[in-house]
Amino acid sequence: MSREFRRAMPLLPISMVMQLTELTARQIRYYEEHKLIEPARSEGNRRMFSLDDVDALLEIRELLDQGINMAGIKKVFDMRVNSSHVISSNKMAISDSELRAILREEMQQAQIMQKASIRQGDLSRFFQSKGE
Amino acid sequence: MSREFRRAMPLLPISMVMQLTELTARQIRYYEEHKLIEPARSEGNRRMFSLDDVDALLEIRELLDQGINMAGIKKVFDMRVNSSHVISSNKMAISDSELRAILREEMQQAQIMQKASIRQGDLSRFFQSKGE
DNA sequence: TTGATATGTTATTTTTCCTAACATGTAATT
DNA sequence: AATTACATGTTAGGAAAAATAACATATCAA
Repeated sequence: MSREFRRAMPLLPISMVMQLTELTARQIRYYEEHKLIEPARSEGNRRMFSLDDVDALLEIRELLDQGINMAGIKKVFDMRVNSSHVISSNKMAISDSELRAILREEMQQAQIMQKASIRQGDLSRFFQSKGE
Repeated sequence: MSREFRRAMPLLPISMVMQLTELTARQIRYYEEHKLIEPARSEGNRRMFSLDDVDALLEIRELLDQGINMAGIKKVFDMRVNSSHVISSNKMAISDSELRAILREEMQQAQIMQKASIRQGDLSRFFQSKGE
């Protein structure tokens, strides 16, 4: 399990994200509304943000500063997401086993993240021991 | 502006700490009452925990498991604190903008999380640990 | 048995966060 | 100049989370 996963763990309430990013709650929710971020939700429906989310928000701020609008920022983000895996697999630059490893990890993460913000549970499921 | 700062940043609400440590709110407050941890407070008086706090809580759990009581654990912690000298900077107030600068800088490094074992009660798996 | 310790439970109040609706400043368009 | 779209502010009302405090209880040692 990778550090990307850990950065994706939803830990922070909106109040903290507001302080860290200097954005208002209104802004943060608005960006979510436009699918620029998708923070997890607690059982009680509260947004829980990951460090990745904070990262994205800081970048949104920058891009807005540069005069780019919601749609533009979304495009930028989408391009980035697509460029990491699609390009390399298109070119068959990675082996089958590598590809399967990526998929397996992604599925694992998705599964775990579903529960991470929501339930009390076995923390050891979230992490692996040293041999990473 | 170092890792010590990051790990001492109060970011997490008690609900998240409960999940991460598998402790009840009652337990966490009890340990605070006995000065084993001193989480920060929000403007509205809510406890905000740092990764250092979570670390400490995981260790408290272990020590309790070993039959050590509050006083004993306090002693263990105090001894540790006394043996490292730069601790007082934990209480140093830093401004929001400084905090943001730190965060931004770290985000760009994209290496916040690092490997470690959970069994040691060490949350350095989330962040770069001191020894790196 | 008594007493201390750690934790559970419950009641009450305060704080935080949610959604939704309406308002506003600014820049672009007509 | 008027209109429109966009990003954000503001407010209201309600729900969830968390605070304190008090009382309850299981376990263990004396």
